[in-house]
Amino acid sequence: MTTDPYNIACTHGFIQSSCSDCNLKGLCLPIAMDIKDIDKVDNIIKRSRPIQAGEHIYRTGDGFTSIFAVRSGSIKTYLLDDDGVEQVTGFYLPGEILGFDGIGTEKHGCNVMAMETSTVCEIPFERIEELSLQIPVLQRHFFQLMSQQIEADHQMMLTLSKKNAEGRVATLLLSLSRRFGRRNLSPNSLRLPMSRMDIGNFLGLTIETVSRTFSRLQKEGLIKVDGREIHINDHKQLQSICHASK
Amino acid sequence: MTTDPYNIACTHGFIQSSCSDCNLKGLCLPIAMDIKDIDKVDNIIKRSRPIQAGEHIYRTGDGFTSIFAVRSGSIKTYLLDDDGVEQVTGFYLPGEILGFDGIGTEKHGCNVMAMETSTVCEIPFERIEELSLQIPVLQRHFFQLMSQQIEADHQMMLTLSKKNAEGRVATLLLSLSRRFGRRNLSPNSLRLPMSRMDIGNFLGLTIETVSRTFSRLQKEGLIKVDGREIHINDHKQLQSICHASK
DNA sequence: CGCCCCATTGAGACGGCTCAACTTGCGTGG
DNA sequence: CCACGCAAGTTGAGCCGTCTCAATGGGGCG
Repeated sequence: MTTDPYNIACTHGFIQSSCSDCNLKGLCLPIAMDIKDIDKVDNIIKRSRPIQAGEHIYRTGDGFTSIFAVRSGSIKTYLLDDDGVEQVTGFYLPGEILGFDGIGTEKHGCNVMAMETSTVCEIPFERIEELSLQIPVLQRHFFQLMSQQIEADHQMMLTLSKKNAEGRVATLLLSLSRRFGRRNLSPNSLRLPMSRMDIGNFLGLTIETVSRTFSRLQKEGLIKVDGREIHINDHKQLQSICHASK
Repeated sequence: MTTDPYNIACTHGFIQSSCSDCNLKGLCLPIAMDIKDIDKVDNIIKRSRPIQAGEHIYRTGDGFTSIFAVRSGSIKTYLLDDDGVEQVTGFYLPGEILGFDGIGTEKHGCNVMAMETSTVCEIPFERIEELSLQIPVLQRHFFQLMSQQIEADHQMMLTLSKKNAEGRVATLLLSLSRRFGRRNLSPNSLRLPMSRMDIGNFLGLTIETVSRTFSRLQKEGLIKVDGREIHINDHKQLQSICHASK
């Protein structure tokens, strides 16, 4: 994709022309990978034009060909069941990788939508499989990424099954805080990329309950809420109400 | 492990000495795999002595070395959070593969316990990684297995987040029914391998609610319950109450 | 300005939880 | 052989947290 104008014309600050220049490579590529292998990966990656808020990257049933790394913005994945009920299954921030659904069936198993203007790196999976045969550390890396997804999903099952509204909201806030921190952003001041609707859907709560919970946490002084701007005043206490208790 | 007596002395009907003789190979190995490759896999697999009900195969924090295929019996996986609260994250039946947690961290991320006397095939993961470099169809297979695990976990998130007690129980029953059917057992008459406690824990319900729900489904004629013996009278109606609705 | 969407807050309803009593099946020991 | 204890499951009564429904507030945009 060296002819892709977005690789050359850097229309905004986030666009990078190669993985080795990308400040997110520590998040989405193996640390131990040497430069010429990074270049091999780099050569198969397609960098997208910006995706607008509300636009889909793929939908359930689309043929599976690629996985995606978030370069900028934020992405949600969600299921739609037969009755049209939506379940948000994950939020993805820059440096995080999504799209591991659908390898088994060759069809994607969920919908992927940008929550704000975003850019992604498209990584054709067949090419990754070929490369993985030559670069053991890359094969290992993708096994690890999928394993981490599985562990995160299991934690989410615990959250949905055993925690009350406060615990669920606090767990999400701390997860976002940690992931912001990993990108060298403040872990205490963050702007939620998702609506109350998406938060509630993800956490198995109504928007009213999410809103009331934010208000209560604010009244207790643990956080400061201003729309989507959240300031975390007391990480420890937030941690302590993450425990399971319905 | 050709010196393992359990490979030779077949103490009960389920023990098989090789993958190519195993009637579950259609479930845990790729269909398209040729015989000499199956033998290569076969050579790295360690077949265990029977594991008793309540015995652990591994626990959270144990070093990750292997994944496991269930050969007979039934297995549950569960998380323990800091307060000792348990979350059952999955039930595994013969032909199913578990243990994909912990590849990322090199430490297992959950606990694995036999729910009844069981046997498993231990598959050293580093050997699988080596073999996968030589046998592309095997690499693909393990990506597929992990992808399927992720999709199943996302369905579970929908179940926990959006369904009421009836929907959760019905969803579990139909999942078990389908998996029994895949092994050429009756999809209508099944013996639950797990206690009401485990069912409730998995589904985010108390045992009382599980019990009441079974009773209600029986009263409505959809199923017949006798302890752990379940007969499904009406698959279609059971399907129709699986929809999301809290 | 007026419209719409998102978020907040309140009042009442309801599903599942808690607590408690009782049943059943099973193994143990007298 | 029966008595007993124990674990697992069932059923009932009342409570509580979250949902539902409804009204209100605020910000962005034509």
